[in-house]
Amino acid sequence: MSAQKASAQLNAMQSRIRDLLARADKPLSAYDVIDGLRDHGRVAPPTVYRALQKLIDEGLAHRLETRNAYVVCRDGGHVCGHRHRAGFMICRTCGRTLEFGDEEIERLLGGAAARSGFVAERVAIEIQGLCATCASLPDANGA
Amino acid sequence: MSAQKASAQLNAMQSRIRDLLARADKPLSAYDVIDGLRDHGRVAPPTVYRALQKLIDEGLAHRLETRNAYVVCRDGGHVCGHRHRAGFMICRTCGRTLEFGDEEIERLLGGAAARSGFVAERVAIEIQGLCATCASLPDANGA
DNA sequence: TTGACGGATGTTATAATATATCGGTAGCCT
DNA sequence: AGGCTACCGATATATTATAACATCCGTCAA
Repeated sequence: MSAQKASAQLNAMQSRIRDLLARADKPLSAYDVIDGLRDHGRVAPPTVYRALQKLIDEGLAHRLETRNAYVVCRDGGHVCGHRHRAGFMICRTCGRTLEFGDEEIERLLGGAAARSGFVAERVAIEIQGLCATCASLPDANGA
Repeated sequence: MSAQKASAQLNAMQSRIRDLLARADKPLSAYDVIDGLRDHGRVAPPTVYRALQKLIDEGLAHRLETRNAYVVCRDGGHVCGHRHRAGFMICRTCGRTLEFGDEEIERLLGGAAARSGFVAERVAIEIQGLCATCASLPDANGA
């Protein structure tokens, strides 16, 4: 399948971590990943961090800066492998994270940067709040 | 003076840290702050983290999520004390950080969130790249 | 006055996140 | 084969952050 093409470049560790992130419905910290791989024997932090970096470089995963956590890249719910900028909406209650890309936001941010002569290389947009489901539950708000 | 009103609520530790951040021309990590206060005797991490949180709550400082670092809030180059959302442009070479607020970006982000029923509470926008000065130096780019 | 309470601050210890550095292994060129 | 390089993994340690508990200080009722 063509969807598997990008993963052909991944080694066993990288594939396992990508699968683990894909199965999770929430962002995983690097140490969550280490725990999730414990049935393959002990894995040391640098191994995981390097694999995560590889996945990020390949556009297969993203790092959430506000959470120190990692998610598989999903574009409209599908795992995707092309490098792109993205924003995230992260629910503070259930942790589920929605990825979005907004051309217009990108354009405006580029404009804001250009006005001061700043050369943008990496853009992080992360919105914390309540997802639609958690917002409808009474105890997520005040209580 | 009205500009001093907000700082009237700060205790000695909080004021010292705010001044330290204001004097720095780059974001400081919490441990940079601890080092910067060493002439006042040893200060423990929780003391600094609590003071930083207070400054953030008062709108006098911001946390840079992509750097694990803190800056005094500047609005157009002036220290300001009103609570507001802000974006940052962080130079990867010199570390200097420009704060910007863009109403339109805020509005678009709100729209992106609302489309999926997400209730936005906190928005982090951080652009990494090269500031105008560093971009003009040849060795900042490729070499 | 005084002592019970509560909030802010300080201290000790430790948790959570991340990386420097070194050694091994496999491809690859000559 | 020998040696070079690039990747890979392990040990150790650095960096960032917080939990848990102690202390101080102001308030207020008796």
